[in-house]
Amino acid sequence: MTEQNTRLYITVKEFIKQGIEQQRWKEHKRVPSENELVETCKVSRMTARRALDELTEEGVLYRVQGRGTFVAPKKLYSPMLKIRNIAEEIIERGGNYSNELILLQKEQCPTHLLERFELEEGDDIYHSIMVHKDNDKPIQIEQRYVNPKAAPDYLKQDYASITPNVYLSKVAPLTEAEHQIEAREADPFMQVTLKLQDNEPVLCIDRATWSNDTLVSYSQLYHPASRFRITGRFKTEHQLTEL
Amino acid sequence: MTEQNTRLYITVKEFIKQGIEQQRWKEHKRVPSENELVETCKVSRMTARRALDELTEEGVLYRVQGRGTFVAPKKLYSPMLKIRNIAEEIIERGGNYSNELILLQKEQCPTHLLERFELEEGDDIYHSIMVHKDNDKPIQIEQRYVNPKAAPDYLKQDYASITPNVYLSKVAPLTEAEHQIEAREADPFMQVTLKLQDNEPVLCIDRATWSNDTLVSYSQLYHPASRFRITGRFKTEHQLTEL
DNA sequence: TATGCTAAGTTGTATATACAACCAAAAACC
DNA sequence: GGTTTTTGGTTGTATATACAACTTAGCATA
Repeated sequence: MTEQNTRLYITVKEFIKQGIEQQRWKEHKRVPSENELVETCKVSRMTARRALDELTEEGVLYRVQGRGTFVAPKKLYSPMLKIRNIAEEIIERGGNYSNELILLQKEQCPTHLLERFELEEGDDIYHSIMVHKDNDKPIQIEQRYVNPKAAPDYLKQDYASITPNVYLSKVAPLTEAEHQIEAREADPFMQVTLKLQDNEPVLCIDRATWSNDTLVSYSQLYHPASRFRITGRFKTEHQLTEL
Repeated sequence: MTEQNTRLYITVKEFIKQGIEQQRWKEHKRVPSENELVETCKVSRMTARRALDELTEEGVLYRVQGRGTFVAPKKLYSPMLKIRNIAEEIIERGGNYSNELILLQKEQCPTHLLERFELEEGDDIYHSIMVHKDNDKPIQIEQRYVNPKAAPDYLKQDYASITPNVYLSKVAPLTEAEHQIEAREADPFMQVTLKLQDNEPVLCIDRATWSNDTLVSYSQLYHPASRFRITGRFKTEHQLTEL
């Protein structure tokens, strides 16, 4: 059979991923072999194989010739691009997520961003500022400029229920991200909003995200420096810049 | 024919990569199609396809259905891991690099690192502390623990002429790196060494590097927080951790 | 001239088959 | 009992074939 619309290898991938999700196959345990998948999923071996291969490439599985295919231990690092959502993160660790929308509007693109967004003087851009909280304690200020071409309905979303991150990754799946991380002096707004101690700096992440070579969003995330850490497996070139 | 020892798809990959290297196919130009490779390389289409697929996955090529397979533009972000060398960086921007070696010795591995390095209580490890300077102004404290198995001659190097980074990347090319970035309070040693202002925090990078699954080095890099920024294109999952 | 259609070429998905390489456990052997 | 061999199962490589989906350019038609 040749039915492209379904894309059988994706179906098989989903089948495996679900099984792992539901703990049917646990870490380091064997998942069905290629031949078993041929039987249960009614596909050819090459199709089953492709599914297992891609999941291996994605770090979900690992394979040992002569023995089988196994569930990889919890991905500490995933080769996929995934920017974690702060709401998810808070919920995952048992917190109580909420947010406060401070600004959400269309405005003229600031001059220093014109070039990055490939816009002309006077062009509009979306701008939002919100504060993310855990148990009503502010933990992140998020200022964000969004490309109207990439996310035309950005202003119409209900950000009480979803974060900008979630919406944006839906309409424009990220393919690239660029970050700058630095510690900065806090301005009075941050000091009040994040309830900083005297002289406590903020840990600032500048993040630009692309979707297929168009800049989707430029955001600045501020955290109380004394309370946060950024962790990651950076498989990339990075560089230290003197200010 | 079934000859595993040669692995035809690798031959085809090499063929394509060489052609790109030798500028036979330039950026955004078409490389041979699957069917053309079948002819010129005398392989089946699936084998040619696998070669092109893997090179696409590696970022060397990109494919457009219905049009062809093309040479990807010069990797702005390299899929390879490259950790920039601070000496190079300083020289590049016209500075005057020097360093001061504070400690270089063999010692018993600290208990909190035993597990990471897969060592037993009492096993030896190499330990170095140095200060990197630009125009005699200290800009980075580097504390480093090095796996003796991965870099047995670590203690014998002359670190006036090369940095640990350069030596290590020569003997054990990195394949992975994990980082933690945070702002910390400075201890008295850092305060004096980095000539910090009162209450100025340090921007700290914890970095672990692997070479083919063996942990080569665990290092901590400290910078004056008010003067430095970390930049990168992070194609990865990263995560914010509350302390 | 402008529009729509066709044909050729390309990548994408899927199947069926064959043998190589490797592993682990069972069987055969001494 | 301990060692070697066999056997079955698994992943890895390679081929041949078929059709789907898409792009482009050229041709036919209105």
